[in-house]
Amino acid sequence: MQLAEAKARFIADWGRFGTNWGINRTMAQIHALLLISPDPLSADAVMEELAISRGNANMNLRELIDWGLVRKVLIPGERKEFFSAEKDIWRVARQIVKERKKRELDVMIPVLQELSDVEGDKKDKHVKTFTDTINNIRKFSEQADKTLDTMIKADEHWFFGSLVKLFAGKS
Amino acid sequence: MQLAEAKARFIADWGRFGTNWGINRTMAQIHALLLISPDPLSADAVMEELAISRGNANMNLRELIDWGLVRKVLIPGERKEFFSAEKDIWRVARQIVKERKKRELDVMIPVLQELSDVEGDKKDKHVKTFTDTINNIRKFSEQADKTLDTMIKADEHWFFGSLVKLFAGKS
DNA sequence: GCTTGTTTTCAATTATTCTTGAAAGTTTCG
DNA sequence: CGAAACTTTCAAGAATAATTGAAAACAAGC
Repeated sequence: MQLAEAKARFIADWGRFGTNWGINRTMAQIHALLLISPDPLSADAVMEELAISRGNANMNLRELIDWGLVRKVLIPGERKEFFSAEKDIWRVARQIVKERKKRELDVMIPVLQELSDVEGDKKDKHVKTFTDTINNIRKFSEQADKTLDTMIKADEHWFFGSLVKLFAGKS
Repeated sequence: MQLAEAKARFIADWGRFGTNWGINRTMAQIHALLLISPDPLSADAVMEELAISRGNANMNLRELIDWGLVRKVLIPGERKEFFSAEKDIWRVARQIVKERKKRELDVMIPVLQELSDVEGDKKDKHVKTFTDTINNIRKFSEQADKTLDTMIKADEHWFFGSLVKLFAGKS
């Protein structure tokens, strides 16, 4: 396969993959493009490669920066801004885990906490099933929270090793 | 908080949570409703509780069944079908991991395989960066594949324990 | 402080995804 | 078999999310 075709397929597939995980297609595609670009790209280059508008490029690049997956790079003598993606795939994964945890798990846990103390007769099976379910989800979430924290803190090559340490005391 | 309010909040939040992960709101809400219902519910009950149409209820219940999170239950003397969700949250998580792996990782790996051998000069930095990136993603995916397989096979209470065994040999 | 190049914003538009509801299909039972 | 109860399908419509493009804001250099 030629590079141009392979690039196009990778970008398309990565975009489709992203949409399955609640990430907008363009954001995932820009990420894909930057992952395979040896040098930083300008917003114009991104717009041209993906055939998207300036506003769209700008918005999704900013979002990628918010996620910690892309950073602005200044190139001496150039007035434009350039963008470059973190290439180390372990760091990319860790960063995504970190952000998702922050945006979702850390938000969900207090809510579950609150929901876990409904008023009412504990003998009522509706009350009982509700509180049991919420408490189980809460416990699960708290365990996941700890696990993910350790993963996030772990040094990239000790990523797996640290999981061992984490769980060694639990089983 | 009263049960009715807590139920409503849980359903709404679970729905919002689902949409962040590429799952449609209604499907997540039906799942939430069934998780906190002590007894199986009929399609009509689901329609009424969530104020959704028959078609919508039917479609999303089927989808939940496809995901292995809900099953049809026959109640003696009743002609209607009833639906019940798996309540054990560990099994729920494992089932979701299993399905997502099947639908996405198992599809992605062969694609990465194919993309990893582009024609062209390996000295060309565009070719090199492309193949390096694809290969790194591929290696990462294969590692994830193995890890998830072990998690999926693991008995619920040995879920974490088995992770220890898995990684013990790798670090 | 003006001009030019560049980035950001955001209301309007477009694309995508979800939902409805009625018709067709299926099952059960007298 | 035929009617009643229930489930499934799917085209049309509604809701949601993404994208555009032009105007505003900003920055650099003269």
